[in-house]
Amino acid sequence: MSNSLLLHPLSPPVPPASSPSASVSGNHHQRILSLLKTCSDMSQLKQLHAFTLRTTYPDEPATLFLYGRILQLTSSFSDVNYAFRVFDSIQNRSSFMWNTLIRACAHDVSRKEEAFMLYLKMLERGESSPDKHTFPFVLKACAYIFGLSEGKQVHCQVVKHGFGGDVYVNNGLIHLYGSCGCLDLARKVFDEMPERSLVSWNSMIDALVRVGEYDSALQLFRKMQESFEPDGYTMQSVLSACAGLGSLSLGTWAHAFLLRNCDVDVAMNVLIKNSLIEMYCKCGSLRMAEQVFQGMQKRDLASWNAMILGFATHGRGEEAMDCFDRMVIKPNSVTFVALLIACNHRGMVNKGRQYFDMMVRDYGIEPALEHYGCIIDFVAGAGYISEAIHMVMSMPMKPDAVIWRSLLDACCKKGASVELSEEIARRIIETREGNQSFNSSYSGAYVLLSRVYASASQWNDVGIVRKLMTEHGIRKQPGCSSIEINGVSHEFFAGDTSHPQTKQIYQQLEVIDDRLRSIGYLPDCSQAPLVDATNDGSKEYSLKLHSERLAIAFGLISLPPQTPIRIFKNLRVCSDCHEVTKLISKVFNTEIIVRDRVRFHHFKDGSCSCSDYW
DNA sequence: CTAGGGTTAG
Repeated sequence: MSNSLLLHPLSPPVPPASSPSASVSGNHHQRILSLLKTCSDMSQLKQLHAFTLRTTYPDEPATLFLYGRILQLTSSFSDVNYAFRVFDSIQNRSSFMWNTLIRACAHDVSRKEEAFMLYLKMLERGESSPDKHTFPFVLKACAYIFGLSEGKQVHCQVVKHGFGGDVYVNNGLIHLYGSCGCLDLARKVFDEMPERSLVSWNSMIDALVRVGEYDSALQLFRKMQESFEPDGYTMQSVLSACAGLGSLSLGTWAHAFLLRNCDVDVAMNVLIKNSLIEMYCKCGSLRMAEQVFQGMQKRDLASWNAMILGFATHGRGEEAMDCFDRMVIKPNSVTFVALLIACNHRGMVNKGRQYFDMMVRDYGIEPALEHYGCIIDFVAGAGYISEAIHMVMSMPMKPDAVIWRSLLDACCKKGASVELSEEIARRIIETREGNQSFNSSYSGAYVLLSRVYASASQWNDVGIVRKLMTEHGIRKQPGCSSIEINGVSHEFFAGDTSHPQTKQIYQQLEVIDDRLRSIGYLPDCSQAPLVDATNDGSKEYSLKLHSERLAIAFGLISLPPQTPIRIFKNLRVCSDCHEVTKLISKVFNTEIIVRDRVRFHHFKDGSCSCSDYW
């Protein structure tokens, strides 16, 4: 078939008035159809659209079919505006056309809501009813906007229209419920679907990983292997689960599994390598993370960001910055979050300010809440509290609880006035209004405030805060540290005596303190007053019995000498902890890596629940 | 007569 039509779009005018016979018309449509197949951009498509308009009868089924194709092509060229114009010009739109447009919207970042609106319009108009292709597209759009209530409506329609057994539709439902954090609904769909594909398993495993059910995710992964070979998507989730558990042995196992059981394509995949880097960083093995990173022939932005963040969170600020300097692609806002974290962990206030300015000036990146959060945290932490407050006030967006808490934290440490601390605590508590999601910053505010009162000897106020916590049902989130020994994770809370080897652990703690004293370091943390600021009957333990120290002590007695000790904390690693850790590591000539585990859950209203930004 | 599902870091 020649391409001449495209070069001379106006040359063969066939007026509709010439009443083509059925067979001629069939040929004509066939011809346009084959020309459409050769279309490679919008301008060619527009010519063919114009030609179709001029040379065909609009109501013929064959013509409608052509418009369907045109609509589909328009969408594939991502010109959704034009797709809408084509769509609006057609009278009797088929399900195919509705589906195609809904899909185009679902794929367009700025039109996710429109996809759902279109679906409603489709039901309302009734010119064609939804079919099994409609629902996966709508569900995808719902998942993207975390539209749980919309998704539930669609779920009802699915059942009503009799597509409750369709694999694609059910996969869409699992994905939707998973994205919205509704694990039980996702699970229900998964358990009840009559037939499962690889995607069903992957979506379900992904849903578990998203809510932090890492153990269950890995269990499901093993179960899956009875019927399917894992692919790249599966392994991505598996690696996230290992990272979430912070288990280096599981992570290493997953890496080996990947090399042994997945085809080269999957194992070589940049995305998988990025997951490996992230997993090794989160499991405390920077060495392996670097090895994977070095071995990559191709690196994308995520690879660089993962590596920089790895250095940053391990307190290796200089290497993070070196890595940034070697970066050959344009950094994004995540890169700068990583750099700011690197500066924060090393107390490099001025360097941090430089990066902040560089981001805005040289790269034109708008600072987000997270960037302000980082910089305010360390400006305040370095004692420049009024400057930090000024930054909070001049931020273009509303500060969240995490930012206020950084300020309160600094006030607490730097001995700011009780009035100022009270004011800031009030702001934190205000952010809770209308926000149901749990955020440890709220409980943190109460705990910090009670500490402010305690250090000012305002014991009455300490009592008031404690009472408030009870009244508001706020529980202090206990600090918890874990260490993995021979593939088993041991967890410790502050003052914990439940471990079978408690006696040896506490003896080891004495040894640690003796050694520290012998080098002239009197751990002032052990002299911190016991403040009972909790409302659940538990004691507020002095730093001496903090969970990470118990975990380190256990590590020292369980591991061969000089083996790196990797500790995980559920809350953010604080600078005090770094200080003590550094000393212990020096005295015992052992590398101690303390990593914080962060869980992020994003909600539709833009809030997030997490212990902190890092 | 057409088509469809599952990833990006803090």
